Amino acid sequence: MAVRTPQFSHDALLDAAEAVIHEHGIATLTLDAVAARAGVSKGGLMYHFRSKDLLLEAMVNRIVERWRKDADEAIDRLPKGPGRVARGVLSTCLEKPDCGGAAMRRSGVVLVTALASNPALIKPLREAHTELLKRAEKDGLEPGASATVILALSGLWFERIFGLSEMTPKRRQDLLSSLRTVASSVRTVKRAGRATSSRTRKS
Amino acid sequence: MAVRTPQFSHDALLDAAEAVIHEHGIATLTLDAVAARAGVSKGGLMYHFRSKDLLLEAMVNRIVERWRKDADEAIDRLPKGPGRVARGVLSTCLEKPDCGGAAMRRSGVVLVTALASNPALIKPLREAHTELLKRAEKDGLEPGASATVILALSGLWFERIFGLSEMTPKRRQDLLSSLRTVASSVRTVKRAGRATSSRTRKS
DNA sequence: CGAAACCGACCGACTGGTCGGTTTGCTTTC
DNA sequence: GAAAGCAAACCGACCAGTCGGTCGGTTTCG
Repeated sequence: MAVRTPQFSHDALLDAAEAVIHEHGIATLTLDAVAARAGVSKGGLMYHFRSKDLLLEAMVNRIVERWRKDADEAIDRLPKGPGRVARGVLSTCLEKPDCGGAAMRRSGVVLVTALASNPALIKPLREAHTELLKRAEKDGLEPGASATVILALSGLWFERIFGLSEMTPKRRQDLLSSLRTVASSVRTVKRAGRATSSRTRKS
Repeated sequence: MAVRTPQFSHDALLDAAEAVIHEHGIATLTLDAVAARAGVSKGGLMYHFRSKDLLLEAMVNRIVERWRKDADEAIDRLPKGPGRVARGVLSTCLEKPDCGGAAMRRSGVVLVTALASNPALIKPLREAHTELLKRAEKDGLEPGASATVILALSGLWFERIFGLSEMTPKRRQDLLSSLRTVASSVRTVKRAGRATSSRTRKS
């Protein structure tokens, strides 16, 4: 059937598109540029993606899917219990030494850039984000605590993407300890509509 | 000197540019579109902004400047004391009923969109953000606490811009109480490289 | 040989920027 | 006080280049 394995080409073309965006910005993302970068002709590119929009859509979907998978795995790796979601996301975004490394930043830049140029592409990201928030909500922490952690990490993610601030070891450490505190504010008894928190400190 | 009062002020033209971006996306931001929206000819537009890049730059600068001013005023309005910065930002971004209203979202969308299309425009935003973080750092809270609040609110800001999630009254309330807790974790004695926190609860 | 995979010249639409010209209203001159 | 002068403000047809997409053909594998 497949004369040349289409899947390989498919991914390679998306890689090329990401590279172009990452290196020169969305303004230079032309079909010619992607084709050249992938070492293929424009016709070859168009054979796999019938339009630029479809190319962008596939690129965004791939990034979101990878990101969602990473987060899920990090959460599943943790033992069950209150704050599991928050700590899982925390581990993917702040604890691993390489996290927020070149690859993550790159995909973030590409994603945001693509979204800005075509807002309709937001759908998969919205779904992933909503799902994560929903999962975090019933994770046994103080109401709002999981959301705080997730939002702060989202903020950090965007900060990296846009290059808004540097990440020094001290800053990372401070943030980490602050967020860990929040991520361990276990929900206790609810009284008069406001729960009180008991904070467990990790070693 | 000025013989004729400019019929089209810079502000009006920038408003038009923002409107075009907000309503139809950056892809449709052509000089012709801006001119038409402002009720001016292309030549008239070009007379005020000699290139599209300069137009975008002015637009971004104006947005960042307004945002910075809002934040500063909110902080200054608060009594001095630990956590003032965090609480000030909190009040601009989450407490006011209209905050995150149409105007804020609009400017955010425009800003992000413009930045994605021309990363060099990031500079003023980076400076404002860095300045805010620096100010927050020495605000008398636990290390990382101010940053957590600011990052979470940044995350919220981006969430709104991209339309990633709804803001229900309950969610707002939960977030608010969680962030207020963090914003009141006053720094106490530092021990063995890790400070302990004393949290004061507001009425 | 047949179909999938790929090629690249070409087209039409669009866009940023130019430029010669026109309008407008203040100032100067008589 | 009005005619002339002048420069800021504005106009819009036009140009040169770009880009998404097409299409008839060629190559490659099974």
